[in-house]
Parts: sequence; C-alpha cells; structure tokens
Amino acid sequence: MDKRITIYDLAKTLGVSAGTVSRSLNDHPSISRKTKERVISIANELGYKTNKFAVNLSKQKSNTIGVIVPKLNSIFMSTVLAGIEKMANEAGYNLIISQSLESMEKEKINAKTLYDSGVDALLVSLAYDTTDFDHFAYYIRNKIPLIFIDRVHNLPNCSTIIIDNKLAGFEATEHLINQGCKNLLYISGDLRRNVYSERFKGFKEALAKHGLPFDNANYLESDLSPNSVKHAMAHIKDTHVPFDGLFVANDTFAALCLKELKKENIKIPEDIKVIGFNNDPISDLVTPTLSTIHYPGYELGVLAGQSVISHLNGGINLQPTNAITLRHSLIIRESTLK
Amino acid sequence: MDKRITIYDLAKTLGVSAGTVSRSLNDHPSISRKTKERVISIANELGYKTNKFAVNLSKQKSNTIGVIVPKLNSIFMSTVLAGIEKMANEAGYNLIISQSLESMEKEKINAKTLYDSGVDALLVSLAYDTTDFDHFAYYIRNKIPLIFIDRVHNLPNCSTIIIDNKLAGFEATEHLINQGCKNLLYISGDLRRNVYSERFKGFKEALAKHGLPFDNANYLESDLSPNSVKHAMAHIKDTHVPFDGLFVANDTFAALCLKELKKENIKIPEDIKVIGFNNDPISDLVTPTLSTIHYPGYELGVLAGQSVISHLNGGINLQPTNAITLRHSLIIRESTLK
DNA sequence: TTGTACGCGTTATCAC
DNA sequence: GTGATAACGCGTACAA
Repeated sequence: MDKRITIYDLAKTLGVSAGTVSRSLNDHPSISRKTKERVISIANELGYKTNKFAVNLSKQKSNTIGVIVPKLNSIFMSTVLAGIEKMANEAGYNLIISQSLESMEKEKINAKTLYDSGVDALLVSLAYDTTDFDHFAYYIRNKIPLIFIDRVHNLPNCSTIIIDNKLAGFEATEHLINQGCKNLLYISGDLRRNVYSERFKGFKEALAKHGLPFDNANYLESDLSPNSVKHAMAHIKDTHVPFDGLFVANDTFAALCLKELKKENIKIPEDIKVIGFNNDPISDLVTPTLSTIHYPGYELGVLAGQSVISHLNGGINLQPTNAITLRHSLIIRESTLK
Repeated sequence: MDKRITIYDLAKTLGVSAGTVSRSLNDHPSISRKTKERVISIANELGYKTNKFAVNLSKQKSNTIGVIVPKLNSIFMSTVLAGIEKMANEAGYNLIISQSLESMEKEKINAKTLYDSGVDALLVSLAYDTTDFDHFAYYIRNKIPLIFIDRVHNLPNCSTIIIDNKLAGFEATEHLINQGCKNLLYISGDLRRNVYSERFKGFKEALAKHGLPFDNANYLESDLSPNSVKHAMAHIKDTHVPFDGLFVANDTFAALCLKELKKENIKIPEDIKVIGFNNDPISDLVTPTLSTIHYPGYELGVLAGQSVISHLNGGINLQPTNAITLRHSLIIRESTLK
C-alpha cells in the first residue's frame, strides 16, 4: 500500500503550516491565490487524496444518505432507487441502501445501523408490518432529515412523497364500473400501509358513487406474493355472485392472476375485467395487456433525492415541503375493454 | 440535538480512564469482568453511542462495501443486489450502491468516489461500454478486494463470479436445434461484455456441432433497449431465408420481441421458436411462456457477498476463489415447443 | 488489570 | 494572509 500523503506532508515540503494547506485545498477566501496554486500543484504532484474519515470526524457529517426499502428486487422499488441514486450522486452524496425484507424487526435494526453509521439523512419506504415508529425517534430528535416515500407514515417534521392513492383507486374502480362491471373485487395488500388502505377507500367511494353495494366479499387482503395467487383464485371461484371486475393492488400480482384466470378458461376482459397498479413494464407485455395506474416511480425517486438534498444544503423548506404528491394517470389497455 | 456521550464522559462518571472504557466496550480480554459490566451498564444508562467517524479514522476502515452496477432498475440486477445486501447486512457491513448507467465515464467517477469515501471492498458489474480498467488500479494497488460479478473482466488478483455463459448459450441454441430449428438468429448485447460474447461462442459452437451454417445474418447486436425492438424486427423480416429460431440475450428483450412478432401475425412457436436468458419473472407470464436459461441472480449476489466478506475477515482464500462459476439450467416452456 | 499518551487527518479558533 | 493549537472520539502501544 502506498504511503498515504497528508496535508502535513504537503505542509512540510512547501514550508507552510497544515492549516494553510487545508484552507488552500478548500479554496478558503483568506488565502492568497499564489499560495493556493502552489499547494494545489504540489498536492497533485504528490498524489494527495483527502481522507474522508478525518473530514467526517471533524465535521460530524458522512456525506451519505441512508435508504431503507422493503425489498430491493422489485421493479418498482428499484426504479425509485434509480431516481434517488441519480440525484444523490449528482449532489456528491453516497447512498447506503438496505432492505427490511418487509419485516419491522429488520427495519428497526437497519434504522439503528444507519443511524449509528452516521447518515446525514434517511429515506424510508415502510415494511409491510410496521406498526410502531420508535426506531425513527433518534432521527427526529437529532434533526436528521427523515423522508418517507410511497409507503409512508405521518410523523412530525417528516416529509412524505406519494401519489394520491385514494384518487387513483377511485379512478381505477370507476373505470371498471364505466366499462360495465357490477360486482368488483379489490385484491389488496396489508391495510396498515397507506398505499393499500387509501386505494381501498377510493375503491369504496367509487362503488358508493355508482350505487353499487359493498360487502366483505368485495375485498380480499393478500400478501401479494406468488404463493397467494391460488388463495385469490379460491376466493374468486367461491363467490355466489360471480365477479366481473378485479382491481389488484399491483401489476405483478395482477399478471399472476391473469395467468391463472386464463388457465381456468375465464375470458379477459369478456368475463372479468382486470386493472392493476404501478404500470410496471410487465403490464404491457402480458396477454391481454393490463390496464393499470401509472405510478411515476423514477420521478418519485428523483423528487425524494432532490428533497433530501435541499434539506441538507440549507435546511430550508423543511416545513413547506411537508408532503409532495405526484401526478398519477389511468392507463387503459386490453384487460378492461368492453 | 442531544449532547453526544463519549467514552470520556463515561470515564469521568466512573472514575476510570478512557482507555479502560474503550477496552471494556470492545470486550478486550485484559479487562476484569466486573469493570466491563460497570462500564457497559453505565453506557446503556447514559445512552452512549460509539462514534463511527472516530472509529473509521482510527482504523482507516469504513465497514462499508461499495457496489457499482450498470442499472438499478433491472429485475436481474436488483435481485443480485438483494442477495449481496442480505449477506453484507448479516456480517455488519453497509452497502454503498451506485449505478454507472451503462457508461464507462460514470463508472470511472463512481469508482473514484467510492475509493475516496473509503470502502473496504468493491463489487462491480461492468457498464456496457467499458474498455479500459485504469479506474480499478487504485483498488488493486492498495489491496482493496475487488470482485467482478456477472459482467466481468479478468484483472490480476480479482475474483469473478459468473455462470458458464458459453455453455448456457450452447445449451439454449442446441435446444432450439433439437426442436427442429435450422436458421437461427442470436440477438446479442455488446460483445465487449463477456456475458454476450460467451453466449455468442456457445451459439456458434452449437451451430457447428449440428452442421448448420453461420453467417453474419445469424447475428444481430443490439443495446437490448425497448427502442431497439423495431430494429430487430426489421432484421428478422429482411432475411431471404426466414428465421425459425431466436436466441435472445435477455428475457426482457425477448418478451418485447414476442409481442412484436405476434403483432406481425407470426406464430410462436410454430413459425419461430424463441428462447431468452435469465429466467426473469416475466418469462413465465408472457404468452406463450418463454423458454429461457435460469440465471441464479440471488445466489450470485449471496455468493458475491460471502466472498467479499471472507476476503475482508481474514484475507484468506483470495487466490483459491479466483473465479466462482454458478450452475445454470435450461428451462423449457411454450415458446420452443415442437 | 488499568492508566497515560499519542496517533488517525482534518477543520476551526485564535492569535499575529 | 498565515501559523499555532485545540478539538473531533476512539484505539492502542507502552508503562505501571
């Protein structure tokens, strides 16, 4: 390993003090242009590299942003991350990414680890089963920016970045109704998560608006994993009044359902119309193509990145940007044709 | 912000020296059990948190592993990352993830940034157009473990973790031939990347073995982005001898081709049989379901994680594990039925 | 078994 | 403009 060059080495070879070197390197106004040039030139010559560890210790800042997501291996989440990374990278921040694997326990551990490792800010999309939020208390108490994205929770002084899930759910449902559906099923994720509960509210509102009845059979909670498809199928076949419309909380699960329904010789959209959520690439590749709600994941990530960086570089607009809502849109494809 | 508790605070309240506190906290053998217990108890009481910045500076280690991937928003890559994260997290390492966006320039910048921020090791999957490797020289020179995954390059003292792409390409091709195909097209990514060039070798070997001719028309290079599908279609339609078999370098692009082919009223598998690569979830959801090569992304990530950690915790088996090859498998679905 | 004292590399606060 | 000198908080030889 090459011996590492420090500002002291530079100072010695230049015959100045370490302080002068440090200030020169940081372009401090109180240093003459001439000295700066000498320092920088010799620094390059000797291959000086600033030691981040020392800077971090001195400033008590790490220049890193922590991120906790439920799962890395989801196309939606990784798209969000791509947006965050782009912004963070451009602003000179590193991203420390960890996954809760949909478990509150792991989320707690991750939150603590990231806190301990000194992240300057934290972005979180909540796990499936998170019910208490004490693990974020450190952050709030120590004024470390904490921003929730997609799967959010309202905590004092924390921003949230989302879409209007209730409205989106309403629009998806109303679209099914407009296409002639009368007995709808909403296949949901865990209602403790805003994204699913809000969509559910929209679902019920649309039914109410159009005078359609709602009872428990019209709602099915699922973990939306591939293994749960058969459970959903059982529910669909068990009903006395056949469903003619399905609103599924994400495209991946909707695509799985599509496949099973076809296997059962149920025609889509003739027998049952189906709409998903997210506008994952898959929604346009299955047969029939899947109607869905476009959820701008990349833009969400970009905004989250921008937001956290603006908090960091100035501490401004912490209050005004308390909640950012992105625009979604209904995408109509074959699976809900009349 | 709460005033931060340091080992000096603990030392003062306990009436011992800071050194003793430090050693107690680190379970140093030379400290009496009694003292340790006292220290730990008061540490918890006062809410002591070790300052990672100081530890890092002192040890010149960051406890982080850097990762550079071409793109975050790919289901394959994010699956690999999920595996890496799992292992790193269990071993107490943080992951700093950045994306090259398929650009060597960005890859260089990322490599430097991660080096400067003091990662203890680096995992890399190469960008599309990376042709020189000087940006990894720091790592090698300073003996920072450097491991290539999936899209690899042979550098001295660097491990690689891959599958046998040549054999996989051979098997995919031979499968098409066994199903009766006589005029095959390999739709490839950039041949500078091992994964695509190796598969190409396998493709040609299979043709040779079965006495099928190969000329340039049997090969098409593409960037495998959605926009390039029409280009691929043009190539397919432009041929004088119609293709009856397609080997596509990844499932996503294969699925896009499938869709376009169907749009052109070309029957799959009757007119053209298609096989993809990776076994992305999508391959089992399109119609017809897509034959493919199973590429164990998650296991790849897990192995990469384990490998890097074993390098870090011991520096052992750096030589023996110079190249790890994972097992792949052929998955036969509807798109290549006879 | 414990204390002392210095190193880690940089930034910041005084002086001059 | 520049130079000392003290943080920053922890680990660790060396001493005791």
